[in-house]
Amino acid sequence: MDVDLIFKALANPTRRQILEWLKAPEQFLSIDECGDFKRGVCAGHIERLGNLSQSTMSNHLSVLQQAGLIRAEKYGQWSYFSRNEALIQQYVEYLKHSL
Amino acid sequence: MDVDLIFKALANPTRRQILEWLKAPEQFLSIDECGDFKRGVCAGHIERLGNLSQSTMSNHLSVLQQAGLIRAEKYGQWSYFSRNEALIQQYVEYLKHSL
DNA sequence: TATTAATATCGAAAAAATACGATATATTAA
DNA sequence: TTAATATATCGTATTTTTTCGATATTAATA
Repeated sequence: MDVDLIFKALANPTRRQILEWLKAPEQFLSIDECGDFKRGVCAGHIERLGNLSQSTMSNHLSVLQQAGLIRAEKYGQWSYFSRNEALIQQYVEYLKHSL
Repeated sequence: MDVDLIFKALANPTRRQILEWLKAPEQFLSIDECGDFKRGVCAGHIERLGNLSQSTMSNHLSVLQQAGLIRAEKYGQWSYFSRNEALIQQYVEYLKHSL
């Protein structure tokens, strides 16, 4: 757990919003060509939810992934992203004791 | 509680270190001209603990204060800083439910 | 009153983060 | 094979953050 990477990843409101979207995709997205959300949410969906360019959103996803907060799985041409709940919990526990 | 300010304040390792120092000043500092740490720790002590300039450390203290994570009290020519445990706890609770 | 000391603020340089459009890559479809 | 789609990466411009030295401010001291 790279705490510094996590703090930095969370310092950006768009990235916190992405984590929020991934928490309950069905509240923000309809089940369509990406199928249900069992594998996670595909990049394009998240990219279209933000009001930023595709490349910028892709980069935010990358930062979250490098911090370990989300995981990516490739199926065909899609990248499915999902929250890494274990690490998120670990981080909250860490904060509870260290902050 | 301005969550965005808090996340940004915590994104810097020096500022997290300052919070750590304020948690148990007696581990890092000796009781001297600033008296015991009942009122908090005076700015100069914190400023000298970091390997940065006085003005930079003063700015870090200011950012932490604006986020509400620490409080400052002036006595004479000294500024005493202490953790705002209430807000820190509130923030951890917030994270526990929102992250 | 003049000097020293503690802290804050200013202005600017350097570094890092954010954002974009263009392009590359990889997969699927025609 | 060619075209279309999804995503990642590149180069770069802009903005924000970090940092510094110099200076201002305020309080205590000689």
